[in-house]
Amino acid sequence: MTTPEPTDQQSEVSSALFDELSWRGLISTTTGDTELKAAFEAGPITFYVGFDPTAPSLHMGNLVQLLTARRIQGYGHLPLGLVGGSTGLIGDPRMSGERVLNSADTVAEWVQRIRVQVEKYLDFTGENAAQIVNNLDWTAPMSAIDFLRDIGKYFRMGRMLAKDTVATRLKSDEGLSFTEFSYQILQGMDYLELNRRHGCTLQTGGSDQWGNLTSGTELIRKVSGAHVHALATPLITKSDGTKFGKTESGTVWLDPAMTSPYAFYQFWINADDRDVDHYLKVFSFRSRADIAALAESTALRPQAREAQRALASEVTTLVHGENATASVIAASTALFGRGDIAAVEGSTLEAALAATGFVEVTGELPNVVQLLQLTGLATSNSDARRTISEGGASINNTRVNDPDHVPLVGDLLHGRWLVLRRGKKSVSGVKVNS
RNA sequence: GGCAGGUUGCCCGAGUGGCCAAAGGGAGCUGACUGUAAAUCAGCCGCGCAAGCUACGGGAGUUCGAAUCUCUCACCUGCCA
Repeated sequence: MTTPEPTDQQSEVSSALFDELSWRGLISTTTGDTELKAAFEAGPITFYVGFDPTAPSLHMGNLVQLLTARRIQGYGHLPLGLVGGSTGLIGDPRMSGERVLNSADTVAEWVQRIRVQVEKYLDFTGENAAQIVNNLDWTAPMSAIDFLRDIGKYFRMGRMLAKDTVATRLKSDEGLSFTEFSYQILQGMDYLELNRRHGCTLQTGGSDQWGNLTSGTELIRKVSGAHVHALATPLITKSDGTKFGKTESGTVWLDPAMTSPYAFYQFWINADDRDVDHYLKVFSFRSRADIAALAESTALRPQAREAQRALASEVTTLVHGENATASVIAASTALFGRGDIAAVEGSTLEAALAATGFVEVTGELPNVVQLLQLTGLATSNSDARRTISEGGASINNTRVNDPDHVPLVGDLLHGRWLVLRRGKKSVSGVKVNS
């Protein structure tokens, strides 16, 4: 007895959506490309993507998922945005070690904040309007006995222990708590529940979630015999080998209170030439032709950095809106333009420094060392002096070599501003009130 | 419960009485070169203007002097029960 080969017709199924996701580099693994293509083409399907409240805001990795969901919705499919009110209380096991549990209140607050963020990226109008669901709704009412009898019985220890993260953690010094070990069951249960309630037949997520994605497809198959799908997107990588979505100051968040739109824009504008084409595919909605043209520009005129500008502008607009983007671009031009900083208009300068952050000073002007500390550009006196001796400090784009230097009233731009800089990229303002 | 080993700066990791603010690597910072890119090269990389101060899991000792020796507490790992 042989496994039936897919018929010619099946293997020839083509799907514009699948092709686009594939071209954008958004497909790492699926439960079956042919089956997924067929599902995409057979008519609108309901799919889900989940976000656990493990922080007060979503980040770049989550943005990939949100935009992927948006793309799929763009082809007529119906997205369910899941916020993990219950899974966030447990925490999925990470390679790096056991998580510290957050309080129920904290998680509840984060659920709210993340829900609002998720809502921004999906379309809640029309035939295939998105919906938001919270897994706490079906997990909280369930008793431990029901959980163990109705769900737990379908999970085999061998399979559970074989999951990559679980296996790694078991071998680690730290081990793995039963709490985190159980996570995969919870996520599997979510898929089952959404399949029952909403007819959901696809779950998307990052490739690091693959084990959790398949735990759902397997559970559904065992319970109902239905074949549902899972799609994992690859981890976004950087050419220099460092982690994507981080800067020196930490994670880049979507919440403007946690990562300012200015810092967000700067994150993208600084993208490596080697990565920018990939980022455009993943994070922008530009056409193939547009992206090809930008790639050509990077190849021919790298110093113009057109691709980086297009990328930064589009993604910042997507996340923070047009107004914020316009002011952030103006600020960047003012601070990084080749022109004389003194020639920058007062209102533009003020907006630019509002974007980078500034401190207010009243009375006598402090010296450079103190200013560097006040603005947070230096962490200590020693650090500030070191920076100055290395030639890294400047006021109004003029290098300062004397740590005791005190700016004169005449140095103030528009009568009240100083532009303090450490190195090339760290800028902060000083507003002097007389 | 017993025995053995371990806990060093942001991370990894050397150091077993003074030459240790602590090798080396990574990360990070600054400069040069540039395009707010990458690569490369150079310098820096606890606090303090400095004298000096604080630091090698916590505490208590020995010593002129301790990251290094002793005791004790905590935690981690391995073997035995």
